[in-house]
Amino acid sequence: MRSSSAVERLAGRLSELAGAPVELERPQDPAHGDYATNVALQSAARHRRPPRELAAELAERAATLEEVERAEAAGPGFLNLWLTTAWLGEALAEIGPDYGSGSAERRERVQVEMVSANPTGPLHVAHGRNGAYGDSVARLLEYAGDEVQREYYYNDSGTQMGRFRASVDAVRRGEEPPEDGYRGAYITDLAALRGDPVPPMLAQIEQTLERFRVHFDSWALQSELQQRLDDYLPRLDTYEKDGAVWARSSAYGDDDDRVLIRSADVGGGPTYRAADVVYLADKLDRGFDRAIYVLGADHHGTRNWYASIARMLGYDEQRVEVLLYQLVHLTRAGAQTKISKRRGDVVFLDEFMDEVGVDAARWFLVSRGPDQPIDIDVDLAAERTQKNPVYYVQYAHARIAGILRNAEGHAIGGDAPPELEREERDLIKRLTDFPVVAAEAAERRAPQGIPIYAIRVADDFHRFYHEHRVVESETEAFRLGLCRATQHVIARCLDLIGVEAPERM
RNA sequence: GCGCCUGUAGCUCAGCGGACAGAGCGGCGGCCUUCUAAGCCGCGGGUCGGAGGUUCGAAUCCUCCCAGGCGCACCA
Repeated sequence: MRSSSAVERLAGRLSELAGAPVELERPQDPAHGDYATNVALQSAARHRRPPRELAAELAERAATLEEVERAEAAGPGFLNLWLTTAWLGEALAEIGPDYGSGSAERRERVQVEMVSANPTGPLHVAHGRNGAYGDSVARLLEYAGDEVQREYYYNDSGTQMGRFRASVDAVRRGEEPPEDGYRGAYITDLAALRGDPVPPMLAQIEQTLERFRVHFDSWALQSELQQRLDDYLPRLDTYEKDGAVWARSSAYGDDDDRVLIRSADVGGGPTYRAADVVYLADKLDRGFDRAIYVLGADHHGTRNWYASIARMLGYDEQRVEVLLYQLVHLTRAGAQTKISKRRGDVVFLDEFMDEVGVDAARWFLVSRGPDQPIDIDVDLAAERTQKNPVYYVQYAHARIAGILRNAEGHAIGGDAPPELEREERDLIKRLTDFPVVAAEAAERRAPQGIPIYAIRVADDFHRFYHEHRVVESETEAFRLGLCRATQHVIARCLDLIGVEAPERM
């Protein structure tokens, strides 16, 4: 059972009056009220009446609600509302640490598979984007009420892995890595160890991810999944051609048919696509309602592939969701640096964190929409550390922590005074937006909405702080409550994107 | 050639059906004997790539065109 926020309850009451679902929005222009709705515009056609007339009627009825101070029809047919300070006080009072959680319509068991880089080298910044994005989506879903498992999928037996091992072996023999192999300082480091270089490489990757605050619950291995292909072949639509076994995926929505088992003349054996089939079925059979894949845009071609095998295997394709994010382009001192693990000159995620810090790294990689490519001039990113908005938001949190320290032992959370200051009203209204912001970010898989909103909150708080004293003011208890509520919301925003909320700066 | 994504202020990007299009950075000018100046206030800046269409209403939806990125393996 989910609890509704004050804004939702208000919208519900207005919906009854209007006889249609009311969505409240926050107008940009303060002259348009605290909240506004366009129901009259929406339903005018259905009622075959002028929207302004409907809005005027609704305004009259809305004015009778006790929480509404004033209601008026405006513009082409908007309904503008001003709320009482008592209502704002109540809305503020319900803001706790978990404000806005549990918004999911129906709670699901969700698996988010992300990063999934094969252990041929250290993670680079593009993997960081995958992790920052995927993990933030996972956090948003958890906050909304879903049960989320984070999984990492990798291969330790494919062609690339062979080249990786051969490169390490070559260095161990004192030779150069093969032409198509991997090189760099990390290869030399691995060559100094004994045995298979894959486990230590994987351990290093996990360590990097933990530092990046992305924690995995489970790890899936391609070679294990491949072995179970025979169990699934009967459920698939396949045929033989040129000595290979093909999936008839084009009949299920993919652009082409795909090879599942190679022909003998190229060595035979299952392809990675064979593992895809087993893995997808395995995920859904493990009891997840939904399997989310987080992939770089260079893998967009696999979207139709996954959908087609879901269909072929008889699963509801809605349960499979592929999230794509555009690539990260790195520049150094203005010149484009091509990301390639096989060269030694790339910027690794660890280096990136060294240069800009974990908080700024996560903030930066998640604050652009996934469809937007990210350009990072690494030198500039390091320089700009002080200017990064993440510090602006963290500073607001630390400032509040300071105020609350100064007010230790004082009463927190008194009733709202009869007249609120403009900055107080603005801040409270901003805070009451949070449940909608968090819910939309989760539904749209769009975590970038969180940092943007957090900047707005910090904005409103800094302005309030600048204009009004908290400690030893006439409304101290109320203002302390306002500060604490703001701190809760900022801390939650930062947590949802994996950034720390410092007590001091 | 086909597919996916992008084109919004000098730069980096929000906004993705509503009332005059926003922020950060950069530029200029103010504000600290009071809870952290990593802060606040003010000034400038845009034919929302182009053309049609749908709608009471479009940066937002549809079509076409132009420009850029990324894909189109018996590699993962």
